[in-house]
Amino acid sequence: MEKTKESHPHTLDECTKSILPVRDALEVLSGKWKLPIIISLMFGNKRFSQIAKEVPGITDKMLSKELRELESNDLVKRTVYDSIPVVVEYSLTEYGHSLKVVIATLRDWGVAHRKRMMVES
Amino acid sequence: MEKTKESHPHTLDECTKSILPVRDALEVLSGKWKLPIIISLMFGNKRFSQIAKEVPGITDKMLSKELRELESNDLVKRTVYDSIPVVVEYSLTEYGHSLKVVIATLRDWGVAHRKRMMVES
DNA sequence: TTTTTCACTATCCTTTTGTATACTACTTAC
DNA sequence: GTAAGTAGTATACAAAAGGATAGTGAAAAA
Repeated sequence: MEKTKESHPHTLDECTKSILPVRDALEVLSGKWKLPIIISLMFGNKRFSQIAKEVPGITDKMLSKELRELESNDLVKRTVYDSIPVVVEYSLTEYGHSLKVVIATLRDWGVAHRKRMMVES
Repeated sequence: MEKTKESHPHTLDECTKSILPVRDALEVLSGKWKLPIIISLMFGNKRFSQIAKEVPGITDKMLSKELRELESNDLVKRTVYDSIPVVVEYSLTEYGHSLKVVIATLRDWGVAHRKRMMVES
């Protein structure tokens, strides 16, 4: 049995180094469109134009760019069916689904934050 | 098995609405400098120039701007001591410390992500 | 024959974010 | 009298992110 769970940092120096993975995590969710795309795919596989409809306001250019980024991070899988016309299906990978925990944590903190900020204004 | 304690969303529509708090959480950590500033303050109260030294590369303008934002979100407290010369102390609020959980979650996912991305390249 | 659907790409433009550099006002030390 | 430290501000600029609009090519529907 390995007991090599990452020791959480407790000096400033260790902590500064451990910023990089935090940044990585923030980056895969960064930007205006990744979150809605991911969430849309959490409810099932979708084609390009279906996602475009479910994410109101997004342009083709942005959707295409974000999907490529998500794919390069292994979060989304792109499957081409050589039907006529060509149909491309996007799906969340299992790994992509692992973001649920992260998103839930952010959501919980965010909900509390909203409440707090409303009360005192 | 799925026993929602605080009604986690399970339809696309509910989920889309619950994006806003997630965004709020992402926003308080967004940008190049907030994370290092927060982490530096997790190790104790600091003066302006001390933070500037501990966060290498940051300019006065950015530090000033980010501290103002963090203050407006109740994460950081600014205390002015009317000594000569004037000394200003920045500290994480208790609420600011509540970000630890969020950062730890992001860090854990990020560490796994780094490993995964290294192996397959 | 023109339009529509599919999944994009290309070009240009605006907005946001961050950088560089200089400057303020005050006081102590050299 | 000049430099250094206190905590910033002001101005100009560069880079990154995102938006608007048009175009690609094949096929099917009007």
